[in-house]
Amino acid sequence: MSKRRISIQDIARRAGVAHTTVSRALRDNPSISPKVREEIKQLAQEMGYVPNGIAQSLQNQRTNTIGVVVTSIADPFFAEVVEGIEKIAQAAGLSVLLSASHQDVEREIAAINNFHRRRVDGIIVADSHISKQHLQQIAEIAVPTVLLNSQTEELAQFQFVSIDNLLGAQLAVEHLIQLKHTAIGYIGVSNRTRSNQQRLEGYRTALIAANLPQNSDWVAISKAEYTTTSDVDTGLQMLSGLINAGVTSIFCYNDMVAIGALLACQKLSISVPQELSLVGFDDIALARYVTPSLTTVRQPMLEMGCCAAQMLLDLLQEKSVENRVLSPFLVAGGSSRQI
Amino acid sequence: MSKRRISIQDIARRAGVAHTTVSRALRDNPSISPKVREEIKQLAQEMGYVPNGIAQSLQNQRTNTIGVVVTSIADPFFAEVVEGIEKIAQAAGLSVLLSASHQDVEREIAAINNFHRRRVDGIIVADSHISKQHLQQIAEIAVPTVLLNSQTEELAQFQFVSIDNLLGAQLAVEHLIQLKHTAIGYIGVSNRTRSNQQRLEGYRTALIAANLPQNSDWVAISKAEYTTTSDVDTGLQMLSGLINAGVTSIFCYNDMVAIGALLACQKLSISVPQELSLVGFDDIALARYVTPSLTTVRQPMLEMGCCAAQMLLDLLQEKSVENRVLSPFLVAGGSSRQI
DNA sequence: CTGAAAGCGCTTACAG
DNA sequence: CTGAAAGCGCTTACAG
Repeated sequence: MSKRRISIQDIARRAGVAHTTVSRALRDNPSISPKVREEIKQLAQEMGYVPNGIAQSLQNQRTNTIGVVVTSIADPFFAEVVEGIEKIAQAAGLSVLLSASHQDVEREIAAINNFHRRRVDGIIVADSHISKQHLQQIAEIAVPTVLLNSQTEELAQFQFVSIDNLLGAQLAVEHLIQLKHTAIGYIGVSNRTRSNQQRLEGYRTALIAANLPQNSDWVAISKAEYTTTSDVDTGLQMLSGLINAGVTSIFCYNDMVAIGALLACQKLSISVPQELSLVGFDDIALARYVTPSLTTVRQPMLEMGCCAAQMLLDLLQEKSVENRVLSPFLVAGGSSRQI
Repeated sequence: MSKRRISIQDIARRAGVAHTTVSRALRDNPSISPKVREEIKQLAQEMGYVPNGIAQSLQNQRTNTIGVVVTSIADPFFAEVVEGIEKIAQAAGLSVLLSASHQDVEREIAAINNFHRRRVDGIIVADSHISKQHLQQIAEIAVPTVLLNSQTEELAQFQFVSIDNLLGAQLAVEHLIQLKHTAIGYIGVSNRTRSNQQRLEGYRTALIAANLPQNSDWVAISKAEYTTTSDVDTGLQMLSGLINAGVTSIFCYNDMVAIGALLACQKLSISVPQELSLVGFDDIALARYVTPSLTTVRQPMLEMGCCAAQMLLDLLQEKSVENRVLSPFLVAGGSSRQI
């Protein structure tokens, strides 16, 4: 906080009143006479008074702050989510403390505990990897919490907003089926257990519903650790295996994986969509700018952030809150075509 | 802060000591006997005590928090910058309050004032648009502040880290000159006054140094307002004008503009780099994934964030701090080739 | 080695 | 309409 700042005490001395009167005047308490009130406000202005929010927080038992944990800030998905959260929070007069977990449970917990110490009013955790044992620990902090696309089974104690991964995967695969593809592959990532599992399940469900064959060689799940480029690498590395197994189209866990696959195709001179159709997931900005643009399943990232923030606001006002499972939809791009 | 949490008072009562003893024990004050200290720590643990950071902040006159203002969180450039800032801050035990200004001076100022109220220990402002009159006002808050790629002339009172735009532009244009281009255009954006001006100047300097012609029809500066897609739109819209004016290559204000230009080329069936060479600026992840990949001038975004955060840390420890002007460098991609 | 006191800067019943 | 008191939860000289 650097050098000493002026306080209501300082103003009180100059005005010849009690500091408590200053406090009331500044907060427009009607019991203070208009004359005194104006004088004090004037004085406060002149003296460059800025209320100490920390002292107010201590007294009011409210910090007007929410804590947000994401896997990575630079990840385009989370960047958009945070943008949405901040927008709603700012409009409601709340500030956002932001922390990155880098998919490390320990760091995720550390961030949450840090928020707890700082007495944030609420917490949003995106892509949470907290395991059951830890959940116990976290539950004790009793701060309103909203999970966004949680990677763990939501225990009843937390609110959540998430995307319908099963539906999304089905939309993707059904799209390929409509385009007459019968040899459809899936490239996934194991480090996002739950959503990967759900998308894989949606993939299988769609194939079964269409009476199409499944082949274990058509499914590749990367075991790579999460980094900024790991998903692209996954696409790059897994592509040839599926091609060799004879697929004519691939549903990818997300757009970054799809872009990796696309890059691999360029290297191998496989033309997309002529020789191979590709479908991604997320609809990050990138998806529109690669060539060909990606067919993908859109998650409304900004809206999901807004929604999580709004749920948290409602929780803070003790309104009743309903969990939300948002429906994704298909965005047709240039990376898929009829066989 | 929701329900009442346990305090050192609660622990003190249970332990039969003064709360001040609890405070000391918990902070490993050597004057407390080992026995008592352990008992208290044990008790605190059992009771699930979590120190109230707000109260500590008030007492210590230090919040261990820094405030960060960026134009937009979802912008890939700032997302990386914030990632770097958060990384350094987290390692130093500081938390990050994040706010988006959307290039609105009023919101930028509001964010800074909000940080002031909250008594952050330091502030980082990226892409600041504060005008001189406002600077006055901001200067009064007397919080250690670091500007990152400021769009206003730095007054001596603030520390800063920035990129050498002049050099970057020269590198870009010299690259095109080396490739035998003689009709070289520039597409810029007016809403980032200073960096646009500097890049334009670097462009001109390079042309003059090489004795190449300049043509006012070869330079297009968009007046669009800043949005998530405005830079891409700029590239999209400005391209044809320059093509008609006969350029064989274009240096773009940044990668998003270059990608817009690239998309326009695709629409107009102009092949890049065969018929037109394109050079961007920034080297955002996107640049590597479009086709062809972009030749661009790399700003080390992550490092710039880290650097700004480190400078702020040094300021907080009252170390002497030197402003930094980082040098960008050319990254050759597939979007440029010899004429 | 431990406690009582003062104080960080505010807010809000409670008196007058 | 205004002030003195108490308190939010902590820390740290100052006594003992």
